[in-house]
Amino acid sequence: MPELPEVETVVRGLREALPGRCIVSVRLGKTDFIDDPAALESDLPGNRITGVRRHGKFVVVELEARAGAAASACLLVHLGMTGQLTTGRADTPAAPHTHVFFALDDGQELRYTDIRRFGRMVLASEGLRERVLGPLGLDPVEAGERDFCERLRGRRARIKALLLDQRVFSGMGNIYTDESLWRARIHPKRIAASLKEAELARLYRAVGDILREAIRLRGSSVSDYVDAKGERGEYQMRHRVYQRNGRKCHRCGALIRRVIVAGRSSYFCPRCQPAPRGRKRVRRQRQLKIKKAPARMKKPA
DNA sequence: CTTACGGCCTGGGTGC
DNA sequence: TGCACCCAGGCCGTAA
Repeated sequence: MPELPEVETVVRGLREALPGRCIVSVRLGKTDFIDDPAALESDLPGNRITGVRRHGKFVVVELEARAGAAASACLLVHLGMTGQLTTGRADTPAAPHTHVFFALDDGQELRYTDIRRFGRMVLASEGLRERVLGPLGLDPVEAGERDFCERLRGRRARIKALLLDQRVFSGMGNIYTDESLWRARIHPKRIAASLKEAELARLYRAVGDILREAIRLRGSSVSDYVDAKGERGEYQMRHRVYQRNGRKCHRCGALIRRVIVAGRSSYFCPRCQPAPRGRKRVRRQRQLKIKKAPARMKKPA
């Protein structure tokens, strides 16, 4: 499951192979994850790659501005759950589920492999690029503490939902939100607005430290993830809660539990990350006594 | 507007 | 051996 550290690792690998290369030809297999497959085939050959960047969980392959073009285009790739971008010699056999082949001018080939095809690929003009990447939130690795906390303060949603929301922060997925919340000792169901300043600060530190450490270890390979050279990451060895249901908490020894939060499996330590106060009972009592809540002030338009 | 939730896409793994 | 089912992440529509 490529999240920020995995995508960052892929990008760093691609950066060693792609800049300066020219795309010679494009060959496509299944194309239902590509916005406009015909455009890839017709417009990409002849383009030179100038750089590779990460934006949230997107890989951005920068293309040289062509003569006469107002602005340079780029290839946006989202790896979804099982997407892989790898480079290697063009004459090596392709892995199963490889659906895009970009032949390069040095005999190498950039390939996109995706078992589930939950990924996305789009050749984007300046405007389209802005439409896709523009809504993405703060990069949690680059964010300062002030900006990070500002994004959460006062929000009434569960903290886990906000960490996963790519418009709030871009790059976090299920693994790193759970790991970060465990390290910060915050239950995934906590309402963001209920977090004390010390908890927000702890969360900021936890997120940054964990993502940086995961990048250092080249990401987590829990299922299919491999980097641009086809190698697995090592951060899965450091997971403290993710998919450790029923095993002992590294900090206190209590058994890790799994609950659904924000529609996602969420792993946490019930002792280190105390659940927020339930309100079911209170609400039921109130309903018996007070039939109707007082009408709220309605602001005139 | 904000938030919650269910459905959808696909196919590997699991359990019967 | 086969088969139904679950689940993954992102996105979208709907409802409160």
